[in-house]
This record gives sequence, structure tokens and C-alpha cells, in this order.
Amino acid sequence: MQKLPRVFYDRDTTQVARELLGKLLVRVEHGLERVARIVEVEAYLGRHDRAAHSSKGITARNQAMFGPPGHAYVYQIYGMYFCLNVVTEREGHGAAVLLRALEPIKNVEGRTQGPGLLARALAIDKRLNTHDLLSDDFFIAAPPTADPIAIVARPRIGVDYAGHWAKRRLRFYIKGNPFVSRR
DNA sequence: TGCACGATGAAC
DNA sequence: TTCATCGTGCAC
Repeated sequence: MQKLPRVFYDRDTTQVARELLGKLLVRVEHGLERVARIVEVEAYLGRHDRAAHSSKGITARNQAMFGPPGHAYVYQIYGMYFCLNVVTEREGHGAAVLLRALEPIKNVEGRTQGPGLLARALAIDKRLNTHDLLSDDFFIAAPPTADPIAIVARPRIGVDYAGHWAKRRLRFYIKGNPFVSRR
């Protein structure tokens, strides 16, 4: 399985988001390798994006988002769920892609349709914040063979507070995939 | 030092 | 539509 290189993440965030669809998220825990296909994502473009955590500047919570590309930004939400993002663009930009839904491929139990659920199913929590996604226990890879996919673009979920940014179609998912979080 | 609230999910 | 549950960020 071919790990995505650093340069994959060090690019325009919308482009990275779209290209992450169909890729494989791999998480090795206690010697057990879990694999799932990325089927839904959201792009958070940087400090100018009012829906992005980075729009408020660097804080203790979001500092990973301003770190180098290809690392994880994991935060806790509603006191009980974790959300996994991959940092994009150059260090200091404050952009990331939120993984919203996965299709189980190997050793994945429980539901994975939704950011909180997928993190739980893959045992992803705050300990993985700032973790390098080119490491051997947590990475994203291109599948051996990839069928062409149709991509749907919609407004992001749960960002109504963001004014006109809430209307931007920065949520992307694989058309017709049954594991997408909402319809 | 206190407090309102969330890039959610499930129940009702 | 309501609630579980708590770290974070900002007001005071």
C-alpha cells in the first residue's frame, strides 16, 4: 500500500479534500491493522474561512491546524466525540480537511458514518493530535486499484454561524456511497 | 474564576 | 426537538 507523500497535503485544501475521497485510512493499534475508505470530507480553508477553527487565530486547541501539512488535527466536541482532520497547505496557513465518513474495509467494527463515529470506530482520540500521517501506525494510502468515482459537493454540516461561508460547497462525498453520513 | 457553547449522535 | 457531557475560549 502506497502512503500518500507529504507533497500531497501541501496543496490547495479543496483539491486535497476531493482527492482524499477513495483513499484508505490505516490505523494500527496493538498490532491490529484497521483499514477504511474515505467517502466523505469537508474542507476548512484557513484563517479567512469563518467556519474554520483557525479563523480565531492560534489557540491551545487548534495549534495543530497551523502546523506542517500531513499531520493530524484531532479535537474533542460536545464532551464526548473526537473529530479527525488532516492538515493541509504550508505550515502556518491554518487549513485542514475534516474526515466525515468512512467505508469499513478491514478490522473496523461499529458505525463510521459521521466524524464522531468514525473516530470512535478507529480508536482515534486526542492522543493522536499532531500525529504525523506518514507514520507507520497512522497514515493514508492510495488503494492498489481505484475505480473512477463521482463527487458530490454540498454545504458543510453544522456551520450555520459562519455567515456566507456556511453556503460554500466545501463538503464532498462519493456519489451513491451508502456510508455517507447524511443524505 | 465562571460560564455559554460546540465541524455530534441518538432518542423521543 | 431535546439531551448527554466537558474542554475551550472569552467575558467578568
